[in-house]
Amino acid sequence: MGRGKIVIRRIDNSTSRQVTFSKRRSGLLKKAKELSILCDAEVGVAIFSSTGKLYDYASSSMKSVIDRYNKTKEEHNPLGSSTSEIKFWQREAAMLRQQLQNLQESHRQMMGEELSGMTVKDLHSLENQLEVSLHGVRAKKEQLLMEEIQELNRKGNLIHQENMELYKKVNLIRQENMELKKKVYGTRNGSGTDRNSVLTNGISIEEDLQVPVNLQLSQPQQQNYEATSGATKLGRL
Amino acid sequence: MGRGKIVIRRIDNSTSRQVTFSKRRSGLLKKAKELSILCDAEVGVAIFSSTGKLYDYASSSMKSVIDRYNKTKEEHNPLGSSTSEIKFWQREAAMLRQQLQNLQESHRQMMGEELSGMTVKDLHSLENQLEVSLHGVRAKKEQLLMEEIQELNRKGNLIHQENMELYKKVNLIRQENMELKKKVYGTRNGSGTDRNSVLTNGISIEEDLQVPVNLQLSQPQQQNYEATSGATKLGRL
DNA sequence: ACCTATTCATAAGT
DNA sequence: TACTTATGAATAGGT
Repeated sequence: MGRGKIVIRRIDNSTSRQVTFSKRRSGLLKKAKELSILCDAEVGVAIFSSTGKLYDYASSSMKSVIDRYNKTKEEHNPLGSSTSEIKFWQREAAMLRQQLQNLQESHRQMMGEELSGMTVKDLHSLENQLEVSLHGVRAKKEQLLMEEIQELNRKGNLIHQENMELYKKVNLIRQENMELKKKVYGTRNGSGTDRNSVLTNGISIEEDLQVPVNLQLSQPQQQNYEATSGATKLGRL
Repeated sequence: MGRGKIVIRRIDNSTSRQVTFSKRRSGLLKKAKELSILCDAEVGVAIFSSTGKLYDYASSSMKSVIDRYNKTKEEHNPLGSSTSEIKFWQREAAMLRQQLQNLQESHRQMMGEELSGMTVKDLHSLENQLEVSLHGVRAKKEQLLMEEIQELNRKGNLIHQENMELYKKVNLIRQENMELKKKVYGTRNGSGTDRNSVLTNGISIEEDLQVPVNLQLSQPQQQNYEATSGATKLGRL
């Protein structure tokens, strides 16, 4: 009941899992409340999110529901509570241990270990699974690399633009400089110090300014992980 | 969501209250189950009908849900059952659950799911691992297939040899038969019955004995999983 | 239990 | 997180 049909299966994407959790949680609690009111039933609901947060609803009170639940259940087996508690946790641990072992076995198989005892058919489906996984992983990796490349290209473009600006400024200053020189030397006004170096903060920009700005930017296609080196510096600036 | 809108208020009519209870109860339990699966949450629901009957659902177990609820709600546990033994098993279970979660995560990654959040480096080593696994699995599968083929060939050879023996025997009998015929018909000794059919247990082996034994045996290479059919039978024997 | 018209819940997108 | 909207689900009322 949404924009599309969904399969009831753990939602992989963490964000949408969270969103769905929030929506369905409130839906469930609402329905629980409606049921209790419409049908005069005592209802209790407890939900723990995957992060451990508790959400609950009880038509009367949770304590009442739990007590009634225990009373109803233990009418059938009169177990000493402390003993049953220990037994519960022991069973819990055993079950978890079993799950762990099962998972470990299949994990080892996916790691290509412990393949003896498997039939050709098992091996074949495992092979298929591995191929699917491999494709998925490669796709994801490529996607990440692409993103990285695009980011670098973006930065490269910024630097290129900056360089162009600087180049323009340098040219302007150089021209200004030429004008001044003409005035100074053209009128033979020898004031002693070299005015040029003062104007340019002690750095001569006369040389190397013909170096062209040739920052090359690659399309997001292949291995230009670094902006083409060496083009970033502009003459001596 | 029905033929008409209804107000959320106790349904007076006992029958329709019961019907609605039945419908909405199963709806609620279904939704609870879906929530737990979709969002990886621990969910517990307990419903007491107005007649006192209990209906419940828990993604893990009701006991687990109730315990967790109590633990979360009231850190001041009024239970005298905080025995060290219980705590030991609780810790044990918690540890196992943690291990299980860790393993589940890496297992999901190996299945090509839940790849978001992984770095390129992680993805790369995962890719390598999958490739190694794939090779291992393929090698194992091929090995099994080879063994199967060899076994089939062994059996084929046995059958072939058996056939050869039978062929020789048949030829001997045939020769013996010829000799007898010569004696019988050559001396015109008409003893009434056909001696031939008696000697061969009522079956004539005169016909079709020229059919060559041509069981073909393949080297352990390809698809001769069955001994070449039709050559196994030798005439009518 | 089954059948629909109808309302509701919600998946996906913003 | 909250809102919107198209769509699938739940279900009220009836048989």
